[in-house]
Amino acid sequence: MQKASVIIAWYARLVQKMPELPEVETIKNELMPHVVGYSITGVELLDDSVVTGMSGGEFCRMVAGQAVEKLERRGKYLIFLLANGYSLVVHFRMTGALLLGSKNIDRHTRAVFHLSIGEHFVFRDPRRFGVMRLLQDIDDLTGKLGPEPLSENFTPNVLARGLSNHHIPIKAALLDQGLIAGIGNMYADESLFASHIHPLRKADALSPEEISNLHRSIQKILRLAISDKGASVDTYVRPDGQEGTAQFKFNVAHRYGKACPVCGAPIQRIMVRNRGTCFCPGCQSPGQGLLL
DNA sequence: CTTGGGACCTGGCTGC
DNA sequence: TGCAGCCAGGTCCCAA
Repeated sequence: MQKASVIIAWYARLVQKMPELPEVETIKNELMPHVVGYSITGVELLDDSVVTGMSGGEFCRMVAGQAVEKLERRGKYLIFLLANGYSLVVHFRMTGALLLGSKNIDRHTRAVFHLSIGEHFVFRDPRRFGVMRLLQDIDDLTGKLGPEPLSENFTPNVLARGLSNHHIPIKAALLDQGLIAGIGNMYADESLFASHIHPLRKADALSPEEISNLHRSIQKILRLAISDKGASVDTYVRPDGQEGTAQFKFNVAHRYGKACPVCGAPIQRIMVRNRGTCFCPGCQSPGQGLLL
C-alpha cells in the first residue's frame, strides 16, 4: 500500500499541462489592451529555433515596425493580425507563455517584443516546444482546424457528424484538432467525466443522447475555465504572471488516485493513444462499444 | 483512406 | 553527491 501511494505522488508531480483553449483565450484577453493599436517596434530573437517557416532574421525584419490591428484566438493558436497583412501565429505547446514586463527575461526567454508604448512582452518556453510563425494567409492554418467549440457553428449535429466515421477512442477524437479545435488533455478528461462517458468508448458508437451530453459538457467546462482565467497546474501563467484557478474545479484531470467528488471512487489513470487519461471508474462505466 | 506510434525537447524526479 | 534514465505534453510525420 505504501508503494502505491508513492507511485500516486510520483504521477501527481509528473503531470504537466499546456495552454488549451481557455488558457489561450485568457492570454488573448489580457494581452489585448497592451498590444492592439500599438506597433511592435522591434523583436529580439534569443533562440532562432522558436521561429518556423522562415529564418529568424527574416521574421524579425517582417514584424518590426508593424502595428497590431487585432489579436485573435483560433483553437490553441494565438494570432496577431499585423498592419502589413501578415499574421503572427503563436502556439504555446507545453510550456510556452507570453509575459508582460522586463523582470521575466531569463534563460528560458526565447523572444522579446518591444512595443511603441515603451512596454514589451516576452515569449518564454522552458521546453522549447512552442513555435511562432508568420503567415500571409491565415486560412492555410485555421482551415485545417475543426469548429470552435464555443461558436454557434458547433452544434450537437456537427459533433455527431464529426465523430460518426471515427472508429477510435472518444478521448483520442476529442484531442483531434481537425474535429474540434482547442481541446487538450485536461479538458477532454473533464468533458468526458461530466458526460459520464468512458474515455475508451468508440467515437462512432456514442448514442445521440450521449453526444448531446458531451456537447453540452464541452461548452460548460470550457466556459467555466475561461471565467476562471485558465488552469495553472504547472507552468501556465497569465501575461501579468498571475495564475488561473480553473484547476480547483477539476473532478478528474490531474487527480489520479484521489476520490471522485461525486461517487468517492479513486480516480484512475490509463493511457489512451499514449496520452495519460484520468477518469472515474464509478461514474464513467465502460458500457458497450469499448475499445481495448 | 484511417489509425497508431514515434520523434521532438527539457525539467524534474528516481534510483543506483 | 552525481548522473543516467525515464516521463509528460501537442503536433507532425511516417508506417501499417
